[in-house]
Amino acid sequence: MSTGYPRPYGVTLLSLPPTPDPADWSPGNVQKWILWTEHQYRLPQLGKSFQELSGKELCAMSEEQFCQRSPVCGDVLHAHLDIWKSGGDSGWADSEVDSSCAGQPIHLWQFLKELLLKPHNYGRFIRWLNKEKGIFKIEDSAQVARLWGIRKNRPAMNYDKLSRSIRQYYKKGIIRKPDISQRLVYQFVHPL
DNA sequence: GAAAAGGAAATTG
DNA sequence: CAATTTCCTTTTC
Repeated sequence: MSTGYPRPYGVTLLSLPPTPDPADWSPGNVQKWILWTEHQYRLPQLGKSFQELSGKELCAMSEEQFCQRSPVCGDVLHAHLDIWKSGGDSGWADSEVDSSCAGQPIHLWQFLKELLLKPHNYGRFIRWLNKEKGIFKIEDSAQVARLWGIRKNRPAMNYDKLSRSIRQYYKKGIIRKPDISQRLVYQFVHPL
């Protein structure tokens, strides 16, 4: 029994936008979302930098455009908005987020799968080598680590630490190194 | 020189 | 308490 619609992982309660799809947000809804995100992740005050923008316009903005309006945390806001987008290249059929795991911090393996799901946005950072076998390659380790740090609110995240977390999955049987070990290439033990 | 591999301790929800 | 995060040493690309 939650708020009625699925929310991104790691999201707790407070003043949430009225609809789950940011494309439906009015300029007022956008402001609400910004205030809420500011609070959740202790971001510096955004002020009116995103005034008068509809959700549709917001969704059309690139990370660069976000940073133009907010040099300090535009990248963080942009990454968080992407969590709310359900559409995109091949959005998650909102069954992914059930109330049972709502509020729990997202797992690294889930995050990686999210990025892999949106090749249009993240294909330059991480991509499938063999989707059927669950083999993927991290093309830009620094960028993936940066996005992971944003998601977990860990500004000091880097690939050294992210990769250590991936290695913790070895004994758990979640991710492994492919048969022919290659740098920056990993494999999900249970694809699909 | 960056990446892989783990041990160990600290942190966080 | 589990899942990282942080830090670090050694080895392999």
